[in-house]
Amino acid sequence: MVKEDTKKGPWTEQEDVQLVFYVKLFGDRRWDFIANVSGLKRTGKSCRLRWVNYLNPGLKRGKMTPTEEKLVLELHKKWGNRWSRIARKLPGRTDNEIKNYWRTHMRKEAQEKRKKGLFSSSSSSKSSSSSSRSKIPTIESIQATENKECSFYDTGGLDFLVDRGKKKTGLEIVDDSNTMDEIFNYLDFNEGNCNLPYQTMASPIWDYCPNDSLWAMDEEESKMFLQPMGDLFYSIPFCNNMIG
DNA sequence: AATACACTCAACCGCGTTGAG
DNA sequence: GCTCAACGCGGTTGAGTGTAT
Repeated sequence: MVKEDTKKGPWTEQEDVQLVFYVKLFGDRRWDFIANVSGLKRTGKSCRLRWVNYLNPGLKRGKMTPTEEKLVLELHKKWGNRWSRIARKLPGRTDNEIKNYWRTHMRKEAQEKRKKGLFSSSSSSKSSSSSSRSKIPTIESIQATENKECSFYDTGGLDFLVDRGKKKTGLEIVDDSNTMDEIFNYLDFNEGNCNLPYQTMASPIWDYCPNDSLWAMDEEESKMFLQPMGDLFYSIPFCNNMIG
């Protein structure tokens, strides 16, 4: 089912607030459903991505620590481009973040190697043993030299038995210079239960929601409930404050 | 100060997998 | 077992920002 007038592009603060609200309400699994009932003109896919990569309170922000960098390198050697899997070993980091980091890392490395290649007269006889005709090493060739079996875009790794479907666990909040949006200041995510995986977040907005009963609702019921909920959202003083 | 270039990161797309009917 | 919708993952793009010239 294709939603007409689906919105794309950067998310607004208001959309973020709205999404957080509905994720708290229905959990972080039924994305198409959330996309529908929230009134956001976004696809479920888009909602999920926004949550996973940005809004999830379990996310760490800021630069990778040296330890994390080392871990990424080690795990990539082991598993290849299985970013989500690598991300599971780095609490608070997303696959997207790691992927981006890796690209940057590889680019830097490629540049450095290129420099070395250009300035060393022997021009890396080892790597030239491959079939690469170009004198300038490509990212792929560099990676291949380092890790003989996998190119840069090779998924590598032998273990494809990824524990799909399992909930991510072990997310722990490390309070390192988080630059979470104002939203999270409002939502006060650090109150107690941030050590939970995919936290059920304690936030003021939550106070307006009935608790467990909602989780048991089926789709029809929730629609009925949410019909007024859309308006309710904006009638809640707290939400209005957040929206500004 | 202005411009070009490099870098970062949020977001989109396509495709494979999963699970419900 | 088949179909189809939803989900999740990896690859790619492009806007915004920082840095060098």
